[in-house]
Amino acid sequence: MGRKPTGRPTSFDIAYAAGVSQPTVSRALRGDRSVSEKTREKIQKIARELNYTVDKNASSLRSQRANTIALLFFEDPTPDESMINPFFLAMLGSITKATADEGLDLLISFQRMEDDWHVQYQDSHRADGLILLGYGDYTKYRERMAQLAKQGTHFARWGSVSSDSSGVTVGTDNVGAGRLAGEHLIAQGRKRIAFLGHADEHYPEFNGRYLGLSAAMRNAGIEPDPALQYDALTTEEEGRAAAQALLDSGADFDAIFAASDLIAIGAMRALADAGRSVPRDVAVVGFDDIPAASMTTPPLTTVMQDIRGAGQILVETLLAQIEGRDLPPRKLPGKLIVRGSSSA
Amino acid sequence: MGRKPTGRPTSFDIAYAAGVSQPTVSRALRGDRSVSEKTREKIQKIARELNYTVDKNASSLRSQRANTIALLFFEDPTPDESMINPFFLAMLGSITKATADEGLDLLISFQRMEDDWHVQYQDSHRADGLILLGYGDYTKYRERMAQLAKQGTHFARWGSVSSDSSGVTVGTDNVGAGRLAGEHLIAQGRKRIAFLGHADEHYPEFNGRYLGLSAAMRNAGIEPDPALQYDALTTEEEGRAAAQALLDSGADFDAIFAASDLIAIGAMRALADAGRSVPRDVAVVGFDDIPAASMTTPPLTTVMQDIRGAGQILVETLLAQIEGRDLPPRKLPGKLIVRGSSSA
DNA sequence: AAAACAACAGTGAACGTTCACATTTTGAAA
DNA sequence: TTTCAAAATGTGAACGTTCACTGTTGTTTT
Repeated sequence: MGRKPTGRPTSFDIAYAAGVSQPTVSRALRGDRSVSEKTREKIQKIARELNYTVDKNASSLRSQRANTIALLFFEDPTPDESMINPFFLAMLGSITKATADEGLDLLISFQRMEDDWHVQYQDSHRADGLILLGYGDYTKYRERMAQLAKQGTHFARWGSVSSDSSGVTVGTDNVGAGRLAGEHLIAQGRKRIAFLGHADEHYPEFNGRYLGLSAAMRNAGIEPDPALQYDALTTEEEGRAAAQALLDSGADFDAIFAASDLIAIGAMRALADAGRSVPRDVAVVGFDDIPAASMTTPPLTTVMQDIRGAGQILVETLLAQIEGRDLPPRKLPGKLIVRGSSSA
Repeated sequence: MGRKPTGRPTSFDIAYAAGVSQPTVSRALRGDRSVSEKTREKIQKIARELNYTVDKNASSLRSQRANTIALLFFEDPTPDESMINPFFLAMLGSITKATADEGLDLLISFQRMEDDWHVQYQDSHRADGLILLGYGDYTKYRERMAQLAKQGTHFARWGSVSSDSSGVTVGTDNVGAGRLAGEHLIAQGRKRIAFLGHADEHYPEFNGRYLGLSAAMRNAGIEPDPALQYDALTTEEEGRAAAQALLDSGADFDAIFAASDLIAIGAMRALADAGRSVPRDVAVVGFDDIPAASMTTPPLTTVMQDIRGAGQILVETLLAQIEGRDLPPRKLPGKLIVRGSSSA
């Protein structure tokens, strides 16, 4: 009698059909232990028959838990909306999987640094927490991070793991990974190794990779030459320009370690244009292992980041934080993938 | 006096501070015309000061409108979660932009065909509508589509635009695009053009491209040779295998039109391994213009789909449908991008 | 000056859950 | 039986909006 004849069924309809009270339906479907096995089964059966689904909005409103995470990409230099950093796209896949495994929904959004992103999501209860992905000038982020943390926003960030940043960060062990690349090149007999990518503290990830390379070189008794380092952001174009500058300088070099695969691919192009053979004249190692890395000629040797692990740990970390138990920052090891660009 | 001293502010807090009733706050912030300019400004100012944001869950619950769209990827053969079809990833970027422009949130999810995806999103009021992206065997989708449409779910699909499918579909004009590729190859003097990719009606997009190629050939007085068509799904591996099979058959051919760039890239690899020069011995044209297409050696000639337009039109179409006014299916033109793989 | 009408703001309820608490039922111990 | 705690269910309210009305102004019309 109390049932509405039209529209989606609500928990009241299920309750009526099952002959129980409405909150019991809610309890049963949530798996609350205080509902007897028998009635739970009856309720579940009826719910299935009537095609009932819990209304997400009502549920979130009452419980103050959206069971949703927002993934915010932001790149400082965004030339084209559709040209997203391929590495982050791979991360997207892994984060999606991780959230799905936890029964969470995933909202995604691309942001410019200037936007009031924090307001849009957590403040409006759209999401319980944020995952931040972004390259770019780190100093710009820091203030925002601190602000977010103070405001009580839950977030986890992918990037350089250092103690000075607020909030929890998950990232690759860039120094260790850089060392891997350096050791590999040295093992190939290379001694004059150039580094393409920003190496200052504004870009701590790249900086870490540079430090790792330098450490490996010193360890082998080679003093890194600062003249062989050229700035580049992670685009093919900048990689090409940096390599061109390196070539134009007339400096002597027999290897390039690029801070990212896109830079490496651009550099290989410049090398080819200049008639330098890869890997005979110049060995090239990249970073990220994006899909295109295996498709270049020769295929690019690179350091693979643990993307699958990254997504999982980011979600884990964020979830822990939401539930009030903070996990420590985590560093993931890189893995060297040797292909044709660095060895014969 | 009625204010809670703690927690996020609600519209009641704003109302109290502004000396108006709570619904007036709601109206003012929504831009309802029946609020005077003066009070609207006062309310907006106070809201800004108190850092107030409308609670998305309460809003959606009451208005029965989530202002959210769910983007569902699903690929039939999903070898690895992180290996998403690059073309769809590009689409993701454009759809994200389009939804953001409309003030909508975007939920994303990867699905297997078997899942009850429709239930998860629209039924639970998480999203107002769905956008479906997926290659794979079309026949499997059809039943689901029909079911969705009957059930009143709003959705727009990217794919082959044909009259027999239920729901609104947006897609590239595959026949026209295939003709472009064919005409280009013929203009290069090629006569024995192979097609790599499924060409039957289970894969209507690929089929359209094949039909376009055939039409262009016949138009030039060349009869297409069915022996030069080899099945392949859109992966590098299948492309390689198909090209290998073609080579092994001993058939005479001087060009390949691949149904996707991934297939083309795999085919180029097989050609290189077999010592055939591209483009001298065999001209290759792909489809999609994924980022890797410009990074191969030689760079791949391909047909670019209008990704930016696609995202916008998908969102537009879906939105129209949600608002009750159905838009017709749309076909977008492809654009030939000539690179080194097809001309000297 | 009365009537009519906008323009604006207020009132009460409703959206469909989950929560805290009260109440009933159950089964075993006394 | 009676007693009592544990298990199971019911009750009423609350989450923070938006909706449909009702009421109050101030402005125009005749």
